[in-house]
Amino acid sequence: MATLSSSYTIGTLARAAQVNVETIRYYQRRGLLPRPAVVGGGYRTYSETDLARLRAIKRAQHLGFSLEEIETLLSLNEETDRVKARNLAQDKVSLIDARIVQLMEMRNALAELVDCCRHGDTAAPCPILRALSA
Amino acid sequence: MATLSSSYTIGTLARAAQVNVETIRYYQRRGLLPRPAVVGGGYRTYSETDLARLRAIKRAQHLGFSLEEIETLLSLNEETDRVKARNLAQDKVSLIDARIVQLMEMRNALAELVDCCRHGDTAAPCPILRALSA
DNA sequence: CTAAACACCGTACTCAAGTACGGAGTCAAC
DNA sequence: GTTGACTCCGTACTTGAGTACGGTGTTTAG
Repeated sequence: MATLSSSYTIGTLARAAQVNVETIRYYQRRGLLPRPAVVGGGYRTYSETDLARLRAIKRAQHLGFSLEEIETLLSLNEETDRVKARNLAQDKVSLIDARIVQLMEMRNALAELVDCCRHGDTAAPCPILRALSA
Repeated sequence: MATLSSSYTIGTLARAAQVNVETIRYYQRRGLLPRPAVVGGGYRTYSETDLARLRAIKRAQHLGFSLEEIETLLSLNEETDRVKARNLAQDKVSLIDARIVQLMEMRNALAELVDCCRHGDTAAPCPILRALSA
């Protein structure tokens, strides 16, 4: 019943999507997830559609998209907006590439200092600290 | 006179270090940069030492350290704290490595979708959007 | 029938590294 | 001798993605 029930409270939806209840409310405030109509005593009822959307958000996050970008992505039409989606994705790839290059530069500079510290003159002052202040 | 003067106001120091005045004040509030004594009419006077420290902070930032870590690093002794400095640097290298791996996973997944979108059946629904919602 | 668990909502707080604002005092140039 | 640029300081705002809190109403299990 957990994964195939068609109706959720916010709590069961949160557990099903592996997300915090507050996160769902936050997405609603952002307009990323609809606030379903209240039924009966003032509780909102969620559907499989809401669960699917939460999962799509998580997948997009794992691909590196921000919530704002995800809002755009999820508003696109699968049939007619292929180019838009592809452009968004391609831009993101470029951005990630740039970030990777930057991180690799950091990493290499730092690793060299560590090496230098490990194999250099043990009596000399720390090469890492010297590199910072020189 | 710009780079070799030994006395600065906060504004000239900021220009010399290529940093915003507010950033200097922020570092002072954080305790990362000392607040020099006021002289004369209530203005603080900065020295080459302050400029050197600002530059060290920027270098450390470029290597990926946070201000909190930089505070620790800059409190270390070049002679006696080699091992501590090296451990901090090595930990940072590992962290950067992990982040790079994560970004490469994103990048590859995303690039594959883009490729799929570019060379796949142009009549079919967008593979990127389908990947999100499926 | 009542106590625990849950839901509702608005508001405020978190982290990091700043940036911006506002009011008051000071210094230099014309 | 005043205008404009600069400094002082505390406080508040920014971004992104949530998390936490507080008060009130509801549902469910025993």
